[in-house]
Amino acid sequence: MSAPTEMEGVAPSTNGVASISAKRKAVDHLDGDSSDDLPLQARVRTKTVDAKKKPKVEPSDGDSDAVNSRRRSTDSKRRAAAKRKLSSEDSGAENSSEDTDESENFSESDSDAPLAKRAKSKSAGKKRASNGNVSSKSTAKRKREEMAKDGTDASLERSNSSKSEPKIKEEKESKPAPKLKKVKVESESDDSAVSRPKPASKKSKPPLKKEVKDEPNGSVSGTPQKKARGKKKAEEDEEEDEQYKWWLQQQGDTSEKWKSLEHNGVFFPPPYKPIGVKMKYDGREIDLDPEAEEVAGFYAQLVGTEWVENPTFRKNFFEDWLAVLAKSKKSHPIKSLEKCDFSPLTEYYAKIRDERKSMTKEQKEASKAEKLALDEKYGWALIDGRKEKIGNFRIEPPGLFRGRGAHPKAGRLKKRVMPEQVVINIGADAKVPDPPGGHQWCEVVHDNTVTWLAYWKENVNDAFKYVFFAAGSSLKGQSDLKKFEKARDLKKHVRKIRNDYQAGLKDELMATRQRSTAMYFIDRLALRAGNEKGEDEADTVGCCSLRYEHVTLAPPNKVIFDFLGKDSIRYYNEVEVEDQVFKNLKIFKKPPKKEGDPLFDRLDTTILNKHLQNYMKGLTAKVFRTYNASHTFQEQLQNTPKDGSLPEKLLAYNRANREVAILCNHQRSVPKAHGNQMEKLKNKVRALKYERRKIREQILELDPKRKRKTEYAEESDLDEDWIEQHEKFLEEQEKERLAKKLEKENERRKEEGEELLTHLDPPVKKTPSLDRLEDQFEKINERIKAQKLAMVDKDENKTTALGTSKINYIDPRISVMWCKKYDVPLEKVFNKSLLTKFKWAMETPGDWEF
DNA sequence: GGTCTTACTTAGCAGTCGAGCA
DNA sequence: TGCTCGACTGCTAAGTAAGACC
Repeated sequence: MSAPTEMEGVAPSTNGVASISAKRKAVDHLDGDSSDDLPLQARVRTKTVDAKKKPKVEPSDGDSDAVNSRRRSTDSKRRAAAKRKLSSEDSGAENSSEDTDESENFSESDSDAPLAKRAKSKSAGKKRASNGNVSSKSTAKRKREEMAKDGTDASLERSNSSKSEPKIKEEKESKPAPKLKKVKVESESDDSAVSRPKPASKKSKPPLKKEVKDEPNGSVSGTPQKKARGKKKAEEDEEEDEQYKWWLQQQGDTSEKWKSLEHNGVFFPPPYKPIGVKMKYDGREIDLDPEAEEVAGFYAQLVGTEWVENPTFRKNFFEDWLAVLAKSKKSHPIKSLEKCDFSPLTEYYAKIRDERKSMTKEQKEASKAEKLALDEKYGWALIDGRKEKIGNFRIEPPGLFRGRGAHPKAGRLKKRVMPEQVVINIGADAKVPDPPGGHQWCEVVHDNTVTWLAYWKENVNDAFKYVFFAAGSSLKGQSDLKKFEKARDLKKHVRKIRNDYQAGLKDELMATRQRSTAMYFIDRLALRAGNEKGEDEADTVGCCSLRYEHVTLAPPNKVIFDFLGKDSIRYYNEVEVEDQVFKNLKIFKKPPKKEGDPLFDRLDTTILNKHLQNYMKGLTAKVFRTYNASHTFQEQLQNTPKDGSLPEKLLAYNRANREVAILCNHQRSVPKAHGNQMEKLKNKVRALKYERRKIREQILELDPKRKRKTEYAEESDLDEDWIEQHEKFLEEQEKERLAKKLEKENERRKEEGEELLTHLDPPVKKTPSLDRLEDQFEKINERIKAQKLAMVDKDENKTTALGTSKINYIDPRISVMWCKKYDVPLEKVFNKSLLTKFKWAMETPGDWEF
């Protein structure tokens, strides 16, 4: 921040951390303090560097892609080779090392061998799997996939034919008993009302189906009045549902997620309508068939963004587009992306966007009503007789895959999902939703051990996409409560775990030493577990998958972490660690290890989590993040000023939240307008100070003795130039005001036939009484203070995303407790969605502890 | 016991909405 | 009325981890 003077009146947070930026510069010690009860801050200070400084997407020079892909490929080969090599050289290297301190002599027990030595290479496993009939893919799933594939292809030909019989599959596989309970679906054309669930609760709800009428292509009809009534009804139902307090009920067997389930299926994006705009190739207009035109349109809409600067994106798009073009009936000359001119399409879509923006009020209302009607039809499900909100009922539309960071598949064509690829999960007694005309579902299952309502497989990463209930639903709420209770449970075990990993840092088994070191980082730096990743994913890591090059050692005991974590967000942190941790890292990095080799070659997330299960059922590396986030938050909230104003309390809350966000490395890009906005805020403060200066002058005129009092000291940061400029501005403003007043006055005079005025004199202001001036002085002081707090908050937040930790890691009961304790309305810290999501936490008493 | 699948949570960003202001 | 800006929402990518499968 360029204006420390503007901030000077603001008290630092009471833990002595003046500001995050200052804090980020600090490098703190991790060593010498193993107290369990200390807030994490006391032990960890991270120096988080703006991730954007290291581009998420690798430099767009022509070869970077190929280089990346080669690197990944060679990295992984190297890793495997290194693991093999290390396994053979291991003990020798360690024992012959110069660091012959007793803590470095490891036993060569079987459990202490590198993973590569214990496990036959992964590729061998893969080969085995792909070598014919021994694939480990579940038979049921494979069947579904085959069916989906058949269905999709067939559906294209069939799309106009009449509805065929639904595909019903009986689960004959050797899957363990009640996992998938499938029943025969009688007939899709059965138009009877949605079958009533056997209500688990006493309330009964109207069938979902009848609320909105179907129209072809999934569009919905209904008068605005009807829709409004529908909305009101939904609100009433919602209110009614709020009375269902699942958290007050005994939670028994949680493997059964529901008893009855009804819903209206999923909503498909409308089919592509050709736009008839021709792109150019080598200067000539090209006539594309609809499919090719649609894909060209996806790309055209991204022209001008960073995506099309990314060579991987361009390459992947072009390959997939050529494949689409190859199927086209129309011939085309397209051979090079460089010769393609998408600008006619880009302009067309820009026009469409503008048109959307400038819709009339009526058009906007119609569009809103349509959206509402869709929400009403597809956005709700009946679960055990209760109406609850569905999170995402829309099938993802086709487009170009926008993988984050240097994702090797960025730009690949995400194909249109057909009903034949979609598996529906619904109650056995419920009416199966109708698939769009001429289509059928891949499969209909009645699996009440899962919470998804539908899923499909996308073509780019072969990943499953699920339709789940919304965040505020009872199922998600129960899962949240369970998560936080598990984290609270960890409290009982954390001392032992810490003692154990502390002792394990010196263990003679290399595997134990690596596990202990990893635990040290997971616990203290809140690193993610770090699962293995495939070659066709972005090269990101977590704790267990850290590589040689991600950790730099700076003697005597500083460790510099620099790697790309989830979402390719850079994690940069300089920390001073205990001597033994430093020593261990030195050993883990010892030759023959080199760049590309795993730091922890005897550890993976499975081993780590298995170890954690010994302490507590269900304990995994992830739980530490939740535990430490919530624990840190609660500790930091102790810095709330008891007698502070509301803004001061909220600043303390946000600061605590920010500590957690920094701990978890939740970053965001600096908003484009941040600099401008800060400048505007600064000016506002200056203007207030100027006003205060004027009041002060009046006070001192009335009572010159006060000059000696500090609160009447001169404003030190209002320079003459600024004052001059500001006074000019005020003068102009006053002139304008008078001109307007004159105009108004003359209008009135004209109407009443009075003589018109040529000018108005500024009103003569009486000097207020001393009491009144003092009052004004006090008020303006408060405004300045509040404005400054807002500035500090804003600036400290520019690269830190507070939302993620608030939504996912911080036990909401801490916030509820804090609000009660400090008499702060909960609405000040939780928005509407959070109030809904965390309604289970609302009755937390003011003396509750995490 | 290793690999792979499945089900779920966690994550950042872009678009939308609405309040406040000129 | 139009503009700005922050808050919120929806979207979908990217993680974790249990357990199915061979």
